Amino acid sequence: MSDVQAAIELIKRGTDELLIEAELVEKLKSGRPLRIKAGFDPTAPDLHLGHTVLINKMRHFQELGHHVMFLIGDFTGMIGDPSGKNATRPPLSREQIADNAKTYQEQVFKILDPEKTEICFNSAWMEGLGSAGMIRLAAQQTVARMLERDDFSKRYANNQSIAIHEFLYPLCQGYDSVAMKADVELGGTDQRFNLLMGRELQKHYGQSPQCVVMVPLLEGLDGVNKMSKSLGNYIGIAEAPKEIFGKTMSVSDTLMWRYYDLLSFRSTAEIAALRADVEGGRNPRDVKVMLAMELVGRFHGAMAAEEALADFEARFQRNAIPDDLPEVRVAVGAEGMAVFQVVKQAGLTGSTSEAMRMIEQGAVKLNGERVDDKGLLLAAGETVVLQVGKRKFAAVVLE
RNA sequence: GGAGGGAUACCCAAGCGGUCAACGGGAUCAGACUGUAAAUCUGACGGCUCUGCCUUCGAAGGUUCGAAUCCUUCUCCCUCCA
Repeated sequence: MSDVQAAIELIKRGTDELLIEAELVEKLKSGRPLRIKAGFDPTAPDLHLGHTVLINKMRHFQELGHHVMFLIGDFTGMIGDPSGKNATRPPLSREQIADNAKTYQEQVFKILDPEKTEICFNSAWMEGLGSAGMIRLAAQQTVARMLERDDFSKRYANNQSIAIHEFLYPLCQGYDSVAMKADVELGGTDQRFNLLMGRELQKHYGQSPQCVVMVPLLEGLDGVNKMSKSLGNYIGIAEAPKEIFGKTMSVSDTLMWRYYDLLSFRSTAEIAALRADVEGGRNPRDVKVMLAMELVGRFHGAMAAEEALADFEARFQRNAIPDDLPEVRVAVGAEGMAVFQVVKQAGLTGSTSEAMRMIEQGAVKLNGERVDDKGLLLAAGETVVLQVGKRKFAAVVLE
């Protein structure tokens, strides 16, 4: 009994909404491993922490001993989830899909247990459905019902076009649940309609409807917008350890707690304790370091996390120059070359004007010494360490 | 098909003949501060060997001593009517 309670608690951690809790309790009580479904787009296998909120939730289910199915929507990918903008997407080739699936696995198995994860492709059953099957499927729902979906109704109200095939997307996603006999489907809050469609269709096909777990969209580094690649406010899970570490440290002290809730594998009790510590005067920095370590460790291993921490402390607490400087060669000619030119040539700034500005602002250091004279001539023959700001360095070979 | 409105730097957004490389906000970057790449404050934020010069305000032409601002044509977006 308390097992079920504990399970529900874990499942609800960080979850935005769980439909329907009572049903899920019943399913859990049966004691059998539940079939957990989560679908992913076959494109864009470049995952960031925002995506991992959902994957973490899948992991929770694995921890509870359930059967997790990672569905790659290679068939539905032809439609593209209707966002109003994109029309039909050209179908990806078999090779592209295989490639993307592989990339997915590499990234996802840093969180999920490969032994306990089943990878599925919905083309497996959707292609076999045939046009007759598709018509039967489409007959399960009405236009009125479809128009309940938020973006459809908006577009309809605004006299914007809705292509017929766009209606097929939710239907297909729902049918996936039927084909997979899903007990639970996971998705973002923006997937509500599609997730519920699975329930409807399962009832039509004589199955007990799946429960739906909706996870929130993670805020990006700015703390305001959702994390997304196009906004540039993301931490990619394939990024270098130093980057993941540094970006995590740049998260505001407030947002840090949100990240703890949604991204950390620490127990809720531990997190509550940390929160109490900080309220009691502990430096939030230290707690943030723990989070950064955990995240780097997850994607790159504990060693990399130690290194990233050491590097961070050296760089920002002791202002040390990192030891793995990229080496750049700059031809300065017989006369030598002014620093600002060298800075630009070394690729430390995007333009000469910017190099000038950086010097004016006291951001440029030559061998650790601040440069005040932007006309300072550097002669050929030696190698100098140039630094712009706190994060850009280069060992410049003058020749 | 008809009638209006709009397009300005990374984004939002002023400007409507000169004092505009273009107000303001956001983002970003830098500096200070700090037990953090938090918070806060200050500054920078088209390019250029830079007290000056060059190229920008949807595109192309034109008027003018002088245009982001006026005129013409074009492209694209939005709203309303049919």
